[in-house]
Amino acid sequence: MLANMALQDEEAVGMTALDTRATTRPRRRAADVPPVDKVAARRSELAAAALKTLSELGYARTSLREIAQNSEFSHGVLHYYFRDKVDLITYCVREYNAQCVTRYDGVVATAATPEELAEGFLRKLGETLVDDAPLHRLWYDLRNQSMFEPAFHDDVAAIDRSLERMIWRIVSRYAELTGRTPLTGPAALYAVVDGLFQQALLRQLAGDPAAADDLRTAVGQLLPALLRPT
Amino acid sequence: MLANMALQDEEAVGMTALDTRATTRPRRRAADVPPVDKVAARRSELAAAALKTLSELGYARTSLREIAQNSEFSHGVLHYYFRDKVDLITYCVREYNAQCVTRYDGVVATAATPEELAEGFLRKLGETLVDDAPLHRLWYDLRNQSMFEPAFHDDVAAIDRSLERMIWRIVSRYAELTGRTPLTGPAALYAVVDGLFQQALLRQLAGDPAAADDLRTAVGQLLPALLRPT
DNA sequence: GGAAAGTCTTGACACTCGTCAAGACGGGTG
DNA sequence: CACCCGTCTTGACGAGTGTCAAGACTTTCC
Repeated sequence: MLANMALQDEEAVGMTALDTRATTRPRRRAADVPPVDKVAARRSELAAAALKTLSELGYARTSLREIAQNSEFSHGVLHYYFRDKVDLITYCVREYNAQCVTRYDGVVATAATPEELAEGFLRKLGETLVDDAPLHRLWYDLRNQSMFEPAFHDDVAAIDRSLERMIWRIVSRYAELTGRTPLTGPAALYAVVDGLFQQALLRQLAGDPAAADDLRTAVGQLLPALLRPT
Repeated sequence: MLANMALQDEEAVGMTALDTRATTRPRRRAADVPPVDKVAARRSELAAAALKTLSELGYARTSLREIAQNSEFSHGVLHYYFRDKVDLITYCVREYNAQCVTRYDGVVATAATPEELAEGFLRKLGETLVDDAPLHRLWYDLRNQSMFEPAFHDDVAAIDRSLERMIWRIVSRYAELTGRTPLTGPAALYAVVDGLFQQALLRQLAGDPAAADDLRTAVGQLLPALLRPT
């Protein structure tokens, strides 16, 4: 069994809480495979299948059996690696976050002029709008679920804050490069950019081929307006 | 039966398509009750129960039986007045829209100075954030569903456009009163305000008592920045 | 080798879902 | 009165849901 490794209260299998399991050394003597455990790998694998299914069908229409069918396992295994549906989706949301928040870090680090930063940011913004559209609509779906389902709230709020910081890093660096300061705080700035992105996503998924271009134009136009006039 | 009144193709009951039924005169000779029909009233009544249920539970967790339980009828009657679940929810979305788009019209019409307009707009914005929070989260939920379910797309897009026009009326009038012009088009303006409102809604529903105040502050701060500098 | 532990499948459970058909009820009209 | 028609309830159907237990298969350990 997996359950008796670390948790005594949890009645079920290896849980999310023991993501920090790397501390308890596995008793395998040598290290033919990385000791980070196959469990984490399986869980990641199943979470990937879940993310794929969720981003295609949306939260309301996604069932555990459908997720399992998008993996190479049967539906029972999901309850071996996750306590229940909420636990699985929470895990998915965390994985989504990890792949998201570093998207613009390269641009922020390398840009030497405000124009270069803006151009790099807009390019990546438009790219992810068309390339990762299903994933983004899933994020908005799950964030909305958190307004109804308190079980999701904490994880969703944490991710939203990390996205807020991501936007803040971009805009405050942009302001720095222009020698000015942002007009508002991180929350409002994020809300503005997120609103523009969400509207562009709606149009993108409706088949509007100009969605990405218009998003770039709008954000590019608004970016200077979000700085305090000198 | 209700079906044979106007539609021959529709296999079921009195449908949404015959909202314009007032043209075909009912064969009741006199007019003891308004000829606008009890049917439309019932449908409105059921839609109200559906809106209440949806705004409490969200799309994913709302069933027809639960809706019926929030009305004074049994679950079967829903299929007497609506073809199916999609038809019912579509009808609900339209009713929501009707009550929404006129919210700021009074302020826009009466305000004589930009400060008066801004102050009236921000007041009503904050009011509806706290008073109609469940309804607003439902709107965002359904708009997200339209990214997965094509059946919802057309109605949702139409409402989003009407909200866009609503915001445009406010901001363009605000610009007019200040003798300036909006920095961007209606779509981007709406996206910005909507993003701020959505973020405030998340905080409001999470119990943050400062959500409305912060929303008013942020929008009030951004409103002048969204006009072209003279 | 055999025993134990870990992993995965299968099949069932107790529900809930949307939909629909059969019929009950009630108020007008012949 | 009986009849009809619009309205509404009841109960069922098949399909799909999350969850879990029993066991089969695989790997690891002594």
